[in-house]
Amino acid sequence: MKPKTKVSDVAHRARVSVATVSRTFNTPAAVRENVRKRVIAVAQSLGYSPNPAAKALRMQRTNIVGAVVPTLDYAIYAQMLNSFQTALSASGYMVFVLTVGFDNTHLYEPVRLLVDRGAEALLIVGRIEDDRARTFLAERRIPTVTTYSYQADDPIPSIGFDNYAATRQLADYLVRLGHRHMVMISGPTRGNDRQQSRIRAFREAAAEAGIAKTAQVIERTYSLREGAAVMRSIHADFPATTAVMCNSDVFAFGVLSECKNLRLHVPEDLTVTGFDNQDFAGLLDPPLTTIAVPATEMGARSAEALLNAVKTRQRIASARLETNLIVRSSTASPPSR
Amino acid sequence: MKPKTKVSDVAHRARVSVATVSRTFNTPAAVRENVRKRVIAVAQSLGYSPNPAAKALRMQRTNIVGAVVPTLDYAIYAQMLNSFQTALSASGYMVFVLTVGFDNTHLYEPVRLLVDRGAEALLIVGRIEDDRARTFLAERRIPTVTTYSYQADDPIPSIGFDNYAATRQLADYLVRLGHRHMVMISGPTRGNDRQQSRIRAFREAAAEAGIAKTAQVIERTYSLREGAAVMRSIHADFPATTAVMCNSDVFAFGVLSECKNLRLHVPEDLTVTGFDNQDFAGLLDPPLTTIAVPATEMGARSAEALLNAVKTRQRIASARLETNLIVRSSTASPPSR
DNA sequence: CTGAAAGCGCTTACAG
DNA sequence: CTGAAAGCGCTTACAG
Repeated sequence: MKPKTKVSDVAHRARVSVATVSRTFNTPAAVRENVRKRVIAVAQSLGYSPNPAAKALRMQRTNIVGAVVPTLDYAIYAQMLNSFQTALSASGYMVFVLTVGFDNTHLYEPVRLLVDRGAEALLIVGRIEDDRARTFLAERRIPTVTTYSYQADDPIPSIGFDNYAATRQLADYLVRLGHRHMVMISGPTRGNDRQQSRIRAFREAAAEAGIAKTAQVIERTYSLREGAAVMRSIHADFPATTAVMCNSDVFAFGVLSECKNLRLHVPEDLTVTGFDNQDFAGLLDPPLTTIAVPATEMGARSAEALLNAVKTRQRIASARLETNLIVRSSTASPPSR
Repeated sequence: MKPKTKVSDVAHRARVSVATVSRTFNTPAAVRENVRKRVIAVAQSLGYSPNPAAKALRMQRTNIVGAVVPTLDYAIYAQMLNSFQTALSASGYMVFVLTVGFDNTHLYEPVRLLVDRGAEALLIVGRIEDDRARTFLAERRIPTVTTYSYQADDPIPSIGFDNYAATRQLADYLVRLGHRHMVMISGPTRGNDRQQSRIRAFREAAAEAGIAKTAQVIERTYSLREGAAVMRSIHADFPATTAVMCNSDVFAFGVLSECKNLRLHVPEDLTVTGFDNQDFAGLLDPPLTTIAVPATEMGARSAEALLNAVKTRQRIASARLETNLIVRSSTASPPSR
């Protein structure tokens, strides 16, 4: 086994001190050119790279950031993380990923773990619903950004979109089309501000339209299968339903597929909408009306913000990103019943 | 800002030496009970946790493993990584993820980066096609496992499935159904042993059936859009085609959707198959014949193998996992033409 | 059972 | 421009 080479090996072979080797890489201008070249050549031939632990200990900087995501097994988070990670790597940072599920009320442990293991900054999906985590982050001054939901008033900066507004826009649109019996299929709501905002938007839109009593919310875990199963119960329990708002394209996919089994025509018999505008949304049959979400942008902008905060120690500015209501043929005004 | 507490802070407050504090956590049996309790109480109240860099430097262990994946923006890798990461976290390891695309001929840089940044072991998707990376890994004795493709003969252990066999099984099945004009849509092939094996399986099956001349392979990047686009060209350029084998369910999804536009009925006019058995496969219209791949199992078993290798320094045993041909209504014998 | 001390591999203020 | 030395925060062999 070839042991890892260290500064002293390079120094020895280049006939300089370890200080000079270190300077060659960290403050090259401070080293005479011919010496620098010799050191670089030796380092190269020995395959030298500084021990990250020693460097981190000495510099008090790890160049690691942590990402807390609900799961990777859901395209939209994976996509966000993909752009986040790519941006960070490009700047010499490594990323620790930790999946924690959808409930943000117990974020202290994962946040603590990430920081204890060296994360200098944190990306967290969704609002932090755990005061211990907030206190810890504040006391330790860990640059943190929350993504996926924009929170105007939160002391922790957020780079995301307005879940209430996006859902409200869609719900109002359905109301205008004349729907009076609507069902929302939501994802897990506990400790999940995104779902809570969407439900609130749905209920308020219904209330203002005077159809609150016929507005149902059904909560499920994200999966095609659940989407299909829920559609069966809607058909059985709320047959008057003319519009199903799915808080995920995944649900909508399952719903559409179950509609076929139930011989329900979309949109003639039922309007179905999704959320996220995943790439399959436009290829479903019929194409899905949904809300396009800036997943890649959230990842990239969060990375940029964190990078900047780590360098300048300045406060991160929140950013409210745009969503886009994409109307496709899965919506229409409801049949007269 | 509350500075991070260190051993010496705890030692001072507990009126013991730093050695005793350290022992309290690392070899508790070697500390008198009442002292130990006092130390733990103080550490707790101070929110102490050891500095990972100092610990890593001293122990020469980082408890970090690296994962090299093509992209997270593809469900099957995200799923594998999800189970990999979950298993590792449960054992106190952190994971660095690095996305590198599908071409494994330039793995030296990413492998080097991960190891230089402290990864003690590596998970790599696909065969390593870069000799510098192999040499580096061997010289430094970095426990490594390759996943997604099982390689009987490779010196680097692999925990995956036999891409040749899986594809061959499907191709032979289609041949038996009577297909004589088949097209395979493959993902990126450069530096990608999985695709190469699948293409070989397809070509050999065709050759043995005497239909090599009408067997086409079309290479594309993975996306629904590409799947749809390819279907258009197949329809235009190879109208005699009766079966399209997609090396990804994503392609197949696009192909099926384009078939609708082209007024092609599946499977009456055309047989379409996928690969991966993603959760949507059975909900497509018609349900997709595909190959189920053990994504979660690959992640979990690779994690286990790496964990074990890091602890025992023993050689990792390769494992050939099973795939499953799932026949659904998107296949049938071809129409007589 | 406990403490003083060495040392893991770096970087940088200090002196020359 | 260069080197000797201190020190980042741990763990553990050594001595008691």
